[in-house]
Amino acid sequence: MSNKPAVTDTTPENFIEAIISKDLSEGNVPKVITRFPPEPNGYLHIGHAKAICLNFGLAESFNGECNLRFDDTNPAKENQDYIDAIQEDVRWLGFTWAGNVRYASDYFDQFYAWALHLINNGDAYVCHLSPSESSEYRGWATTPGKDSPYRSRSVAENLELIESMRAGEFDEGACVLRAKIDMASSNMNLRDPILYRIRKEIHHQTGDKWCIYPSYDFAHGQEDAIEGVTHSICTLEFADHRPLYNWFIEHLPVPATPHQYEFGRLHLNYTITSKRKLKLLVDEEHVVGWDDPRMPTIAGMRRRGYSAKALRNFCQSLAVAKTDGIVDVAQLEFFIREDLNENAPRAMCVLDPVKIVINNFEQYISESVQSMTAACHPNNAAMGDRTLPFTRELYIDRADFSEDTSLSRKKFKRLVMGEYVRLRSAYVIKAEAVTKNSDGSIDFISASLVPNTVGDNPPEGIKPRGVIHWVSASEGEQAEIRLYKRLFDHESPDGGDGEVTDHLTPDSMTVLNDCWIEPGLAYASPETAFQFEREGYFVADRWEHSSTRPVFNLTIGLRDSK
RNA sequence: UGGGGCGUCGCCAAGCGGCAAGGCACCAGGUUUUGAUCCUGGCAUUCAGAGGUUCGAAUCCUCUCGCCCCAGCCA
Repeated sequence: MSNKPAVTDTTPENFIEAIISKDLSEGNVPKVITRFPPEPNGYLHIGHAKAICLNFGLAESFNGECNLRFDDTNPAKENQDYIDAIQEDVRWLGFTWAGNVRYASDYFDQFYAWALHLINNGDAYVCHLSPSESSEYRGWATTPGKDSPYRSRSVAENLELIESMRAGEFDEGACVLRAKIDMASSNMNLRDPILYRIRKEIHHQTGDKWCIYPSYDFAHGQEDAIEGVTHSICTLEFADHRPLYNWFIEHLPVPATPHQYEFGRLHLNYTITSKRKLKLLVDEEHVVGWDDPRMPTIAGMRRRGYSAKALRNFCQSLAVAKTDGIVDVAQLEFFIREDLNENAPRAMCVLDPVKIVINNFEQYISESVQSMTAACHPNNAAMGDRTLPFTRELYIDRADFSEDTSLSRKKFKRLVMGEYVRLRSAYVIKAEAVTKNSDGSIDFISASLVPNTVGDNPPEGIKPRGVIHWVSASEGEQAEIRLYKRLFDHESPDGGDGEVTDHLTPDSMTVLNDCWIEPGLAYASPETAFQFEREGYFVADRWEHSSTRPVFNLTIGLRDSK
């Protein structure tokens, strides 16, 4: 019965929720209808995730509906692949739009009829000023514009001209349809804005039906009105367009009166959220496609191993306000780790293997393999156990062994020559000797196990320095691991001088081919997340992982307080 | 210097005249067969600045300073 959002947390109502609550309680709107209106000219990114969560979330909280509508008014930049990808991203994030997918292009006939309506009322005219002339006539912020010489054309002439435009009788750029508002307005958007321009393009939805296309301003508010959208939420840069949005609603016989509200878009440091620049990275092959795990696209983050839940939690943590701040990417990473820590089963993987041979193996273990039992999650028994084969030859990470006996126990909690370390979920071992290759590198380490230390503390006097992970050399499997660093090494790659490509991290991706994973992991389904203990969270690659060629992507490392 | 928007801890942010929430980050301890998790504690006498109104101001008024957006036939 209550109009209050069904939020369970104590997050205070944001200004948009306050407006909606008021509209509902005062009976201004019977039901809340919002919309997420992407242009299909690129993939959705983290900034869109915020908008999606906001619009769909508001609809959910207030028992309303949210439409997915493609704002496809510029066929030159749009295509079907983007439409498909966007729908998949929205669904994956966990949202369901009301009814069918909508398109601005569904309403092109109506828009044209409304253009004629404006012409008939003397509120619009066909203008033959060239783009550069048009720019001159528009004036500058502190200087008013001048009326176009075509501003006084008769209704009849305008009617004839717009029909010629529609019929394809003019070249692109030859003329446009403009609203007759005020060339001296202090709001540049009101200086006779363009309603229709000529674009001889095949439209992905309407084919060759049209060669004139409505501008954003002439389309958006009317789309909202047609769909009965009550609260049209967009980002701050559109605030200057609101008077124009309202002008159309007032001057046209639209079926409803939607209202536009603006909030501050998301900015993340070390990240770019510009579709144009993201497209550049793809086109110039700085990354491998829109869903490259380094991309801040929803598809990229998905492939990186971020869960939809984590992304939603992050978006919910963001303020819906009019301030334009830059969120620390650490805040995003917190929610990624929080989710993975709780839900990712633990496993072991050796990224940089060095062999270790247990010399006294036969002395204590009769079979060639001893099955160890390890919990899938240290704090959640419900996740069950897994079996780890312990064999005479194992791999540990090169970085987990040192011959330097002077290393302090506090600084190096790993295996040191002549000392003890715990093999996770298995024995305590002691490093006895190293055998080296001709180049000085370690060929293998000889070690001995301390009996009766599985699940038990070693005898008095034996103090393992720490716990390290391992994989059976004979039973484990080889895997490819892709390590990632942030794509940009600059806090604001998009700000200041230079190109975003100047700030690309040189080695943002490292492919490791000789990694060893515990058996079973190869059979994980693509997109399954794990915590490789002591290393970080990894995900089986959505496209390239298979049991015959396991491929895991680093999602994010563990917090490291070393 | 036209118009629009905004300035509260390193970052995000609540607060709307009654005496500065919360999250991230960071620091210090504790637990731990992951240098993870978890737990405990610390972290703005001050709200861009200056005046003013008031018993009382981050909240009201005035002025000043700073940042963002607008001159696409992009959205």
